[in-house]
Formats: sequence, C-alpha cells, structure tokens
Amino acid sequence: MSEPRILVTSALPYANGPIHLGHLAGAYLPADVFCRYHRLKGSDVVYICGSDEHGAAIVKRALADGVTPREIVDRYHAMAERDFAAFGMSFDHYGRTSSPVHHETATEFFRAMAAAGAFSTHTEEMPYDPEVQLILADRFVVGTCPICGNPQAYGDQCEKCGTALSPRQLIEPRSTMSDAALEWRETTHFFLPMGEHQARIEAWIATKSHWKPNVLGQIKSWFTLGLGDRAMTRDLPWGVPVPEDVARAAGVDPEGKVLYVWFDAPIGYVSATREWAQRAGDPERWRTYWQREDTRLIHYIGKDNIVFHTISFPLMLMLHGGYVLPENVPANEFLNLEGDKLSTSRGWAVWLGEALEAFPADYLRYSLLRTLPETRDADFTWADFAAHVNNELADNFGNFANRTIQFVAKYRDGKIPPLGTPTDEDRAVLAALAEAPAKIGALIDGHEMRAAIQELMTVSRLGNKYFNDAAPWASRDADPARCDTTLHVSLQVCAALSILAEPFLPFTAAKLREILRLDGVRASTPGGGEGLGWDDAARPLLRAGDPLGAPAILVSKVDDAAIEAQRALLERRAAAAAAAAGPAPALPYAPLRETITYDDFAKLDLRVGKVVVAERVKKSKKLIRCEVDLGFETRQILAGVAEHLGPEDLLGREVIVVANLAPRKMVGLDSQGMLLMAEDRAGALRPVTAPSEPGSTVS
RNA sequence: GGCGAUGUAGCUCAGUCGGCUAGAGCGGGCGUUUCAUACGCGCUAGGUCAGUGGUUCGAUUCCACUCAUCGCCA
Repeated sequence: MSEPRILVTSALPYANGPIHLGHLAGAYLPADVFCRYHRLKGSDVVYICGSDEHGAAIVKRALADGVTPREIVDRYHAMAERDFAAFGMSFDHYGRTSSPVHHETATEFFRAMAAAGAFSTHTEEMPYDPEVQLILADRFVVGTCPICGNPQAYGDQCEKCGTALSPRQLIEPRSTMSDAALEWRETTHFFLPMGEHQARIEAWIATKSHWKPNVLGQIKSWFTLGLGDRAMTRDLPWGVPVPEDVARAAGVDPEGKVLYVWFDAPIGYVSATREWAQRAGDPERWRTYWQREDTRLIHYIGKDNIVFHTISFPLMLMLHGGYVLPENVPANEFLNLEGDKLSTSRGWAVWLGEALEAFPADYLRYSLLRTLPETRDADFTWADFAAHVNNELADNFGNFANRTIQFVAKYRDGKIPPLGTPTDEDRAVLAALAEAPAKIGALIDGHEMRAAIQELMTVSRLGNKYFNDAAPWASRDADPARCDTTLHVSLQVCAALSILAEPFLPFTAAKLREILRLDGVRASTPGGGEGLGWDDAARPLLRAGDPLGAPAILVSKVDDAAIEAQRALLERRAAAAAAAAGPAPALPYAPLRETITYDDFAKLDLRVGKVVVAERVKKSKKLIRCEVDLGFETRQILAGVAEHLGPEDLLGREVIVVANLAPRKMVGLDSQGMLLMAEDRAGALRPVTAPSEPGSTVS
C-alpha cells in the first residue's frame, strides 16, 4: 500500500455519564472525519477508542447510587457504544479499560517501566474516610476554607477564593464520598519523576513545530513551570491492581493499590488495539501500528487532556521503549452551549442520545463541523444549528442534488444524458471538480475540518451557480443537446459530492449515491474493501445512458417547533438540576438584624417604578444606570447589580424603589434612590417587583 | 499570582513572514430566475483588524504594556 500507516485515537470518554455534544466536537467527530477520509484514500488506518472506566470519580458515583462500580461503567459503556454507533463513529475497535486484555497490558507496562527503574516511591499521610474505608485524593475532601470561610472548599483548592489548599488546612474536613469526618493514614505510592526527563521531552517536542499553537503553548507552560513527580498509583478498590511482584520488590504493600487512572487510561489505546488485532485473527498485528517508527500516531483530544498526551504518555512510551511517539496531538478547545459552559452537574448539556432522537446524525455532524472549537472556545446554539441545516445543508447542498435529479427525472426520463460537446463553462466545472479532492483532502489531513467542510460546500455552491447560469430549463426545448450537457455535468458534480461528503456526512452521502445508482465506492468504515475511492471523485463517475434511482429529498429542514423543543428540554433539565442541588444546605442564612419600631419602618418611602432605561455604566463593573418612571417624575438610579444581572433583567420591570433615600454621586453620576433586590444564600439577585402603576406606595 | 491560547464585518471564522481599495460563509438590504425543499443566482453591507504606547517611510500584521474571555499551574 502506497499510503501511510496511520493509528488514530480519540480520548477515552470517562464512563460516568453519557456522551454529549462537547465530547463530539472536541475529540470524536474530527477524528472520524480524518479516518473516513484516509480509508477512502486507501491509507492503512486503525481508529481506536474505548471507555475509561477506572478512577475515584466512578467509585464515588457508585457509592452515591448504591451500586457497584461495575454497574456504573457497564451502563455508560453500553450507552456510549450505542450513541457513537448511531452518530456514525467509525472506530475500528471500541474497547474498555475494565477488560482483561487491558488489565494485562497495563500491568505489563507498569512492570516494564519499573524494571527500567522509572519509578520512585514516597510515603505520606493521606486523608482517610473511615466510613467507606477509603484513602482519599485531595479533591475528594471538602471543608471550610481557612481564608474566605467558604464551607464548600475542596482539599486541593477553594473555588470561591481560588486559594490552593491541602486537606490539612481545611477547617472540619469531611469526605465527599460519605460526609464522614477525616482520619489520616500513611500510604506509599509509586511516582514518576518527570523532571528527570524534562530535557529529553523538550528535545522531542522541539521537533513538533507543526503542532497547533494552543497545544505548544500549553506544553511550554508546563516546561516553564518545571515537571515534577507524578503519582502513578492510588489507594482504591477499583482499577488495575499494582502488580504484587513489583510492589514487593520496592518494599510496598500492594494491598488495595491500583494504577492511577491517568497511568492506565492512555494504555487503553494500546490494549484496545490488541483486542482489535485478536478479533481480526492476527493477535500480534497491533505491534505493526504501535511499534514501528513509520506509523503516524495521532491523538485527538480536548484541551483538558494536553499534558497527558504530549508529556506524560509519551514519556511512558519512551521509558517503556519500543513504541512510536505521536506525530500530532490536534487538541481542540471547548464547546459551549447557548453561551454557557457545559456542565453535567448543572444539567447544561445536550446528550447525544437525545439529540439523535430528534435529528439525523448528519445534521448534528454538519453543524458541529461548522463550529468546531479548533482555535478557540466555540458556542453551539440551537438557532445556529437550525440555520446551518436549513440554509446551508438543505438549501444549498441537498437542494442542488435534488434540483438536478428532479430535472433529469422529469425531462430526461431519469436517464443520464450524454456529455455532448462541452463549452468552456462546462469544462471549467469539470476542471474545478478535478481539483476538489486534493484541496479538501489536504485540509482534512492537516486537521482543519472547519475549512474542509466549507470547501465541500464550495463545490455544491459551484454546482448551483453552474446550473443557474446554464439555465437548462431554458435550453430544454430551445437546444436539447445543450441541456443534456448541462445535466450531464451537473450530475457528475453530484457524483463527486457523494464521495467528497462521505467523511463528513456518511449517511447523506450514501443516500445520494443510492439515488445516483453510483455503485462500487468503497466504504469509509473499517474494512471498507476495494472500489472507487477519494481520488476518483476528481473524474466523471457516471455513465451516459444509465438510469438514476427515484428522486428523494436528501436533507429536510428542521422546523422551529423541533428547535424550541430542544431549548425547552435544556431549560427543563437545568431547572431540574438546580432544584435537585437545592440551595447548598451548608450555606448560612443571613442573620436577622436588630428589631425596629413601626416608626422606623414608616420613615421609608417605597414606591413602584417602571424601569424605562437600563444600561451598563462603562466605567464600572458593578453599576447599571436606570431611569425609573415613578409616575410623577422620572429618576436616574444607579443599581450596583451588574455582576449578577444585566440591563435586560431590569428594563421594563415594575420595581420597588426607595424614593426618599438621600441622593448620592457614583462615578460622576447622580443616583436618586435605590432599587430593592432579593438576594439568596448563594448571592444571586432578583429585583423585587410589583405589578402596580408607577408611583404606587408600598407599605 | 505565574504561564499559555484567544480577541478581525450582526454571527462563525480566514488572512497579513509590515505596504495595492482587510476577505469568506451565514444573517440583513436590494435586484433577479423558476428546474428545485419559497429553493438558486447577482449586487450590497463600509468593520478604530480589543485598547494604549513604541519601532518603521509605512502596522491590523513586529515589540512593550493594558483590558477581556478561556485554560493550565501554584
């Protein structure tokens, strides 16, 4: 095979929740496009992924749900496999880190590295939860922050004030596993002293100037800081056990110790490849990919994974020896949703399974490809999704195929007309077609998927323009031969599209080929076999005289109701999550102030006012400038709420105003009164409102 | 607090190893075609290229600083 051997991995999704759109945009969809393209190209590709099923978070989840870790990972592994398949992910193998092959592989890896003297051991006191009998990592400890008093500070950091902490510093530290008070236990672990190898890694990274700037920047950040020792084992009842012989040799008690999930997870790539080879009936074949230097190893990941795939795992591979190192790690940034960060716990996510119940996979694939966070965080909105599908995929791409095929069906009896005598215009289109595969292919190979799909759309746009300018509906009667030529060329464009679209929109592309009766194209899925491939899209593939299949709508539009339903679903889930979480019980209510008399209260002149103008004050982070209609007059009032509310939360509302408060100047502006706000224990503000006429008194 | 990435038309993004009138897609506006899923095509929108200062004959592109967003680390 002349094309190179390529080993592609997508980050192993953690098996404690369903797959959502953020996962897809980060590490899965781009990799799938890459692999499908290369299979069409004739490359020797193996695409590997699987579930990451170990770690303390899964143990915690199991404790919370009252089930075993096994039940948790079984549930989400099955769900991920099902959802990925429905989305059209073309893994050669989707494994799981709880599999026997993985345990074996990870154990072997650890043993080999230990034999090479890669590890050191340290003993330290760690927090211990006596109730569930677990030694805890720092972040599974909560307590009160000694700096700011936040009662929900974690053992590694207080998220409220940002201070880095250790569990020892927390006031009344508790376990997040059971809420038990902490005890302390001494424990010994294996560490990888990465600092000793920094020069070697830096030298290797120095050869990677083609990597993305965000990836190289992140790596540089780590080098500047200096690599330290990283724990490679943990105390947990769930995971790959530390091999006894290695532990004994190092004078460590292996009881209850497992490989740290960050050590074992990337090895999952290797073990999944071994499983793939076994299933293919050639158990040693995985070595061809992992242990030959001329393999292009590519890790698709999200930006949270950069350090593990560019430093830790490559170092593990170096220290083990005999493994190929990644050629590229095209990490994507994050995908936001409707302007907010994705959050599983806050219910702010679109689960793939649910989305696929509402829309065909290719619609999601298209919209996601258009907004991939390749260079910076991106935002997925359902409005954009509808626009992408309706205005681009349906109107441009789908409609081009449809108008062409309909025309031939209606006026040429559904048979492909002859090319006849092409003019310069006709030849120009065929020439453009001839260049398209190389152009789009280069973008895909360079991991520029957004640009690649735009280039694909350029082809259908070209088709539309050509069809439009040639106006076959006019030449239909006036010059039938001319009309034939136009239709012939247009159909060839459709044929090319049916191959070029395959990596991005595999379902739609197959449907188009079916309508065109274009047979003999190899599959872009594993074991695609022989047949027409990517480069064949450069030449005319349809033969004059052959019949087409029945016309059918390729891409139907999504309607507003479907989009609204998705938005509503999102809102409902976010509300449900908020309700489930409740106001954090540990947050204190504000204490009551001293008792006042009625006369004290009566001094207040409260009025209903309608906010007629609300805008942020440029010079201030906190202030919103309002003009409030009190009926008898309109006043300017500055509200110090901009950190919690926007102008839109106030504009048009009937609010309660302290009307006899002495005027005050802030940032050079007069404030004539104040707006009443309700503040909950978490500090969220809501304006106090009353649906009464402006000027109404309140008492 | 340190480090890094990002900040270009309403939206999503290209681009400039310093220099002709800063580009594309989508949306908006205007015009037009009728084969098609009221689809297509053409034209158009005049954006302090985050801000300030510097280097330069000349900076959006180089340098410094500032701000914003996101991330990593402590």
